[in-house]
Amino acid sequence: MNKGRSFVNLLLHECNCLRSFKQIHAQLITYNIIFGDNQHLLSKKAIHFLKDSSDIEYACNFFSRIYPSTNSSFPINSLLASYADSKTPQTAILAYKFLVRDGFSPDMYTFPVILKSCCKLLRIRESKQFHGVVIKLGFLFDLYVQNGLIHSYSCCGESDDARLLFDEMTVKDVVSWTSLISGLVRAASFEQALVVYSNMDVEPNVGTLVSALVACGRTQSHGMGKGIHGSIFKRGFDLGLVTGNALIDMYVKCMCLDEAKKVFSELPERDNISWTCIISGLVQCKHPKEALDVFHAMQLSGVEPDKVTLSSVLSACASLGAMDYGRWIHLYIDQHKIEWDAHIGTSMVDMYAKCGSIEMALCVFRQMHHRNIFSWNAMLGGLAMHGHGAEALDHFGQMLKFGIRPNEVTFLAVLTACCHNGLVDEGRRQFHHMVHIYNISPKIEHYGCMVDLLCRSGLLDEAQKIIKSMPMPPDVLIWGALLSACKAHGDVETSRNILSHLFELKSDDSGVYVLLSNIFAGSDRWEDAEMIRRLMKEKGIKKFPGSSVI
DNA sequence: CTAGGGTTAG
Repeated sequence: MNKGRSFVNLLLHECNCLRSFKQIHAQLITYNIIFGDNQHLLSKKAIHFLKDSSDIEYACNFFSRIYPSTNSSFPINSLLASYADSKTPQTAILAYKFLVRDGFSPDMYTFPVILKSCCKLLRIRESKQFHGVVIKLGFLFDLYVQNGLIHSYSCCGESDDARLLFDEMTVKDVVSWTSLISGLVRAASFEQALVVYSNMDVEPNVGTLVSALVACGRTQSHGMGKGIHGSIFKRGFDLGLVTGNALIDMYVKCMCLDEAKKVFSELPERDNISWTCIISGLVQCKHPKEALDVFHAMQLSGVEPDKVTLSSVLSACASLGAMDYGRWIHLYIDQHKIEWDAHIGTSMVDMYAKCGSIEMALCVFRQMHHRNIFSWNAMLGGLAMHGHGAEALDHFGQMLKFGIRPNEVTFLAVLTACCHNGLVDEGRRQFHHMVHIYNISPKIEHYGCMVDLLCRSGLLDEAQKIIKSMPMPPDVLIWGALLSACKAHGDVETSRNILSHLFELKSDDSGVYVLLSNIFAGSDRWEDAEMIRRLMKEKGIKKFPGSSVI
């Protein structure tokens, strides 16, 4: 017996691949060697070779076999934890179901890892099911289980259920608070996350503060973000990469580039995320030229850009119309074997389209393996922008065939395509579809497209009808479109009406006046010009900006 | 043995 045991142990120690593991396992079964004696090492090896989830049935069979003799949940919980941490967390849930079917009794250690998988996958249905199982088996009292449930509910957007559980807890620790806050952040309920953060009655830790910083960034809560920055120092937390990057991103999203740069310069070390935050911040703040400069500095520093960095750089190229630079990034991605995902493909399509090469945009788009709604929107927008109305509508049809549900951005591109090509009937039809089939309430840009489309076709009455139906006050672009159409049709009375509407606009945007001046430019409409001058005086606007709207 | 943290696209 002892001899057999040490021999098996020796074998297991030598075992270095799944194949040899399976051979040993088969021998143990064949010679009826009792698993119990080799239990620990055997299950450790099993997890090591089976955690990549390619052979889930074998893994479940293996563990179901050894489970009755050990009567311990430990090996199975460890396996499930490896699955939950893997790239395919759904295997944890699948394995759980196999194992329970074959006799496994889950315990209080099982549910936190299973709930982690639900969180990662945003599986609200399963979260609720496991909540039920937890209650039935009597594990709801456990703090780890409660925290897991709170996190999965809040991640999945069920903040009411998360709150309910949270409020009923008699003992809350910092993980309970952080689970709720980070879950709300993940579900994009940033305001709620900040409210919870403000109500904390235990000391936050770095994890809490990082989640709160994300919420500050997304709500542009600069003051609160600054406060958290202060408390990181007050509490003596190190400015590590994660906290540093979270701070940089918070400042960037609050449009405080100088403060972001200051944190960046104070970081003891910088990774590609630190650099990417600064670069994407510069792009967001409309400083694309500087973004390219920083990208250059990043390369000199020796930090490798990843697909997120390159995506932001492409976006900078798009705003600059820098196609040569964009092409160079394209080459870089291929040479460095950077993975083409929907994200980077979309940025590439957008870059080529905005730089004027609709052919390259189409070429990249056709080669993309993963396309999502953003990819289609970029392609449709590019086609519409370049006046390829028919092709845009054709792509829209393809998109629907692929079963992708259009959103408001899609319809903006579709309506723009109709507008640029004078497709009145099609435009009306699509507008109707948007509202009545896809339940999208039109934004002011959609109304603007429709008004523009109708005006360009001389359908002034219908355009005015649309304007009257708008739930929001029309903006200067809409009045401007109608005004130009009236001018073209010599409809003086309506023009006067529109001008009086423009008086009422509370816009401080001097673009309004540039637009008006463009409309009246070249015509002898001194009265109107006088009116505009009065309008400007009333609003305290001194002069036209030096740039054209075109 | 179990729970919570950062970046990107229209």
